[in-house]
Amino acid sequence: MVQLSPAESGRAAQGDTSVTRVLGILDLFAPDTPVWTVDMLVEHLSLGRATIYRYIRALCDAGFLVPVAGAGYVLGPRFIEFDRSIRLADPLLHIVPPVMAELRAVVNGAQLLCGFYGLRVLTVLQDKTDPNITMSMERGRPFSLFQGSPSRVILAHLPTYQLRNLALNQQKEIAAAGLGENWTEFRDAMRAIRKTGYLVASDIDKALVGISAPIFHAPGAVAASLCLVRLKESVTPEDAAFLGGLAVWACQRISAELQAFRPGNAGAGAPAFPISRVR
Amino acid sequence: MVQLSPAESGRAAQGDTSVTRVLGILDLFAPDTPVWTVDMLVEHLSLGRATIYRYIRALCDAGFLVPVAGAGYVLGPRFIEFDRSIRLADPLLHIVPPVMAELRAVVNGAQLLCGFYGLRVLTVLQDKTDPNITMSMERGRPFSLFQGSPSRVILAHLPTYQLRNLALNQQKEIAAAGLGENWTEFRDAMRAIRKTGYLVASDIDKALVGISAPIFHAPGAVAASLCLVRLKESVTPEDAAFLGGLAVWACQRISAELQAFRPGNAGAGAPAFPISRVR
DNA sequence: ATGAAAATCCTCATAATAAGAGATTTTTTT
DNA sequence: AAAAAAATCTCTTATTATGAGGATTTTCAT
Repeated sequence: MVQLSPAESGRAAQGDTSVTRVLGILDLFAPDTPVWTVDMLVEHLSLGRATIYRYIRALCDAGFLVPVAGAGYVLGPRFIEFDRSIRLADPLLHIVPPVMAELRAVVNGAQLLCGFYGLRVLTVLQDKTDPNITMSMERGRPFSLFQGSPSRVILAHLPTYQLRNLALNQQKEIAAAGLGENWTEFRDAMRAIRKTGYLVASDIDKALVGISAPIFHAPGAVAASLCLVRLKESVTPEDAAFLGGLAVWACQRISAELQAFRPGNAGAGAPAFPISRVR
Repeated sequence: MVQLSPAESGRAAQGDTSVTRVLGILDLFAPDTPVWTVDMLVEHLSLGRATIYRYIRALCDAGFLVPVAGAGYVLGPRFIEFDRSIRLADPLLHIVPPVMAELRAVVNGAQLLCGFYGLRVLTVLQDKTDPNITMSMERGRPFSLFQGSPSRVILAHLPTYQLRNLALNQQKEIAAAGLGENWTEFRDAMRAIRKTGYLVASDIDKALVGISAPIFHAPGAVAASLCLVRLKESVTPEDAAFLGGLAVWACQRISAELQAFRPGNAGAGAPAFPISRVR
């Protein structure tokens, strides 16, 4: 029997375990509401005061929250530490910066390295030259898997069975992004992108053009994408094709280095550098 | 009645709730063991397979873990996103970079901005000039509250009652760091630092000297510290004093800006920019 | 330093739910 | 397309999370 509701809503969300609730609390600490008091949480979550204190204590002990003056709590230092852990373990952050430096003058705009994580894509590294390009696309900025050239070029290079799953489960989002109304349309659209090797798009910031190519951890396994960004008005079709070729060339080099890369700490049977799976 | 064991062990650790266990799993994903499989977790934690899958699902749904090829899991993108949230909300990251740029030439070494979070201090921003200084002190690098000039200058400026608590609960660590064998010694040591206004130390990397001054969010409320770093061999006592004065001057400017700062998004009654409490 | 106000934690009975074993479904590889 | 591996589900039992209110600690102003 097929579960319809989770598929329809895009992601299962039946979570009602205490762990889910505790982790959910962290989501409340968004940039526009960075401080929460116990009273606010009690009211917002309709839970007993003691329970909230228990939750908060667990989060504080783990360093995910920090108490601040005036009975409030904010996001804690552990996130900063974990981000550093991830940075230290990520071979792309060793390999890509020199490549970006080489491309900088030719691109004359900006460059993004976008990582692929399950169903999400996010900026992992940024290199900006043109001060006219005001992007808040720095590390940590999330993208939908279906919007923007960095995401879509990754999407296009996912294994077939993952694309099939997406076509089934994310039908609405795919159609909304203009990637096809059904599986065959979607598959053909993705195939076309793969054939070109790079993707030119201008769907996130209309004033900009992004030209992206895929980075592979292993043959057939996308790990990330490199996106070259320019002001739209300064890009002719020939420029776009040229930058596309440039991106592909750079990404081939990056992929080769990535596949040669073996971390010194590699655990016995552990994958050298792991690729995200969808779902 | 006084709880002795938590005080002795430095921090309470009686956690045996499911939330604690789940959060504890994340600690396993350290830089040298970044990939964990379900089997490894089952064995390591002596828990049922179904339970591990339940835990992992909660963490994956929250974006704290990501499945990778080969039945493994790694730290997820949510940490990168949360770090960005914190960066975006942190006024210090707006205020300090230009100040560091001004100081750069004079310091001729490196500069650290260290934030204060509960019982921890960590690097939040780094500015390096001298290539001979090889520090891995970039954002996210944690410090003990008792080691290093950035930490200790913050420590010295904590409110008296917090110092008293520390003297009670962290007695061993304080003695080990040479900050005094008892409350009066500790208090006097801290007072001496406050009187100087800055702190010169060389206790983390013996080849370097750090000269730190405190940054206040409100009069009497430390929020962070600025640390000027130089190779030890190139620092005379006069240099140290000069850099100390420079640090204090810079921190006064930073503190003034910080106290004037009111985030545009400030929620109704929420503190403008929150200061960490100890504990 | 002292005391009042606020914030946090503890105790305990009850009801909710997390754990585990094994079958089942989904995903991935060949 | 089939086989292997991974992840999820089902169900019962025993664990443990919950909430109310009181005890305690922390904070802040005098």
